[in-house]
Amino acid sequence: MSNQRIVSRLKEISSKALDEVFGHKVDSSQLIVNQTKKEFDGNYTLVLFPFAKALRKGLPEIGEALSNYLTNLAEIRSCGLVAGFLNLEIETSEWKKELQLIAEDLNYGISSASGEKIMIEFSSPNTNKPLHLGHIRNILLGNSCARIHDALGYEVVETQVINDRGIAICKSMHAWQEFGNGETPDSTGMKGDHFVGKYYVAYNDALKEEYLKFQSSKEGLAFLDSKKKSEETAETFWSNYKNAYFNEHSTIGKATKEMLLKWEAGDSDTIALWKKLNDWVYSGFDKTYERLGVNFTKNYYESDTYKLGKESVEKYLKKGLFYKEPDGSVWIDLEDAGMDKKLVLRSDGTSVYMTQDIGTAQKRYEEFETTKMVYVVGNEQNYHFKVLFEILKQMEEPYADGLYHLSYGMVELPTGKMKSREGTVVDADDLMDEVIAEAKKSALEHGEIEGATDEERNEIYRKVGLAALKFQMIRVNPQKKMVFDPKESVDMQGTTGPYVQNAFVRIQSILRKMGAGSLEELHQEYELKEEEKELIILMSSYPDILKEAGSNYDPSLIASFGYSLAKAFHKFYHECSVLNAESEQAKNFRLVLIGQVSRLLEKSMAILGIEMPQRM
RNA sequence: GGUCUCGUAGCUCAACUGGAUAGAGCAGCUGCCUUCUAAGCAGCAGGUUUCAGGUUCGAGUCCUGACGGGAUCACCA
Repeated sequence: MSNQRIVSRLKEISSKALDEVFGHKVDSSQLIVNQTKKEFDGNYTLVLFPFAKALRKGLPEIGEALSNYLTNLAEIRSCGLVAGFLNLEIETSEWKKELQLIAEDLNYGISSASGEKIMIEFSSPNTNKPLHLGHIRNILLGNSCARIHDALGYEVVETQVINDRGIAICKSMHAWQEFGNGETPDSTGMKGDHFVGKYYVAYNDALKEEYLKFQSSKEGLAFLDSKKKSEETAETFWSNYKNAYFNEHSTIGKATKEMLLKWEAGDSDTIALWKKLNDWVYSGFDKTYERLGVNFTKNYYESDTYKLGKESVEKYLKKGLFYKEPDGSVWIDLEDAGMDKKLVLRSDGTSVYMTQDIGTAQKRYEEFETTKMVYVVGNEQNYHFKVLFEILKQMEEPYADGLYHLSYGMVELPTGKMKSREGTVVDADDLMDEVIAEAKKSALEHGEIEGATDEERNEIYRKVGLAALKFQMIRVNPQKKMVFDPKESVDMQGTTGPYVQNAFVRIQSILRKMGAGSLEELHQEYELKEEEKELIILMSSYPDILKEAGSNYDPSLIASFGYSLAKAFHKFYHECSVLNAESEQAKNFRLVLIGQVSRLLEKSMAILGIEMPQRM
């Protein structure tokens, strides 16, 4: 965590000091300045070890000479040398100046528009079932990255590819047709995506039943005898044979595949049925997205994009980038780039996933001219994207250098992975209901919201509950797999969203009573407390943190910032009274200070899609 | 098996990209509400950073190897 202005100033003067005292020229960017550890005096620390060798002098000698030089500067109050660390204490007036700069900058942390465009793809659900916990991580990461890049001056295009075609949705369609008796989301009062998901489950139950029946039938037993390897048990054979059964024996499977063929042929009844179910699903997704607070600039539908890319492959086949096998399939050899050979067109000339992704990337660039494209997709597809990006690079696409796979780890439960077969999938809507209900319970225990209307109360429960959920999801480094404990997600204490909100709410309570502080009177005589300096140090690191979060595509850094700032505030709150401050100067300073703290808490959490209540 | 990835307190996560005695939260124990919201603060306890080597002033972080988890290696999406 570093402070842009003060740290770069410290590096600059240290570099100058080294030059003037020792005639040693070092670029200021080479210097290491860290925040001083709590157990030592000082605010920032210059690391001296690298100079011992370069100057062929002892660390004490270097330290003392630099101390003498630096202490004479207006910004530095004192220097302390511990081993190879030179601890610098910054002059009070500098802290006030820093606070003033933050307060006066209406766009603090925000970069002006660069004209650069970035596209972020996230969520990208299948339409056969509702969204679950895994989607929530994806969506929150994608949305946060979009907000981060907004703040960094990019024009952001948010998009999702909706997987609306294929065998999966046909399963739901078939099941609804067979067992639905014409019922609808309206007639059952169900949310559309859950309604369609119900039929997907029903389909799989029916298939399973059929499979079990086959296994015990004469035909099935004879089949088992003829195919089973001697070392296999019947159980493992059937479990491995599942997919092949679906493709080769199942009557329900056959009907479903026929449905898919009809869909591909454009059969009007099938298309109508398909549209009906998908529309139900979209109305359900819309509600979930709205509740999560996310929007998309543009949706791509796989039914429109699944044929893209073929022409490109054929074009680059002629150019020799791809090659054709005798059976007619088309491949690319990436062995020089450390990867395998990869199929891009089947022998029957149809395209595969990779082909479609190539085409979709090109189409997006044609439509939006985004030079950066981020794909928020789970890490199980790391290799796929490595290959995709390499192909696009070899095709010399203009955006090839701006491709990024924001690969995130799977979400697991304390009991292990979520498995739909075992019914352990955590549904997105249910989870939101749960955290909001828990926020309500918690508010009834500790909340101070007397006098609020029912509507206001519900808004508070919603904000607090969703804050708990969102913070819990985002605070973990995206790259890592995470364990999500539903019990912890409804926790409102410690490293949580509500903890951060509580800091904000406490500030609002003070500001309601006392009004804002005066910037003009900020520079009156007043010696800052450590807790106050700490808040300013943290706030001054915000622009750098935003940039780092952007360049690393890592929103967890923002969550971490918000928590640190809230924690520092809670400590300040305990140590320093605003209402009963020891002097008018102290009171005014604190009012200005907490005004900025509250502003940054709100802004940083807004980037994560977390809203702040006025009371809780 | 090949490739990639991860391994930090009982649990969930940090560690400013190589800097000081590895930090938080939860769970456990102890204090603090007549005072700006106790969804808070302070404290106790909890660690050979999986293991073994190496690189250097300095390694949780970089390199090599082992062990252990996960992912991926389809003319599936």
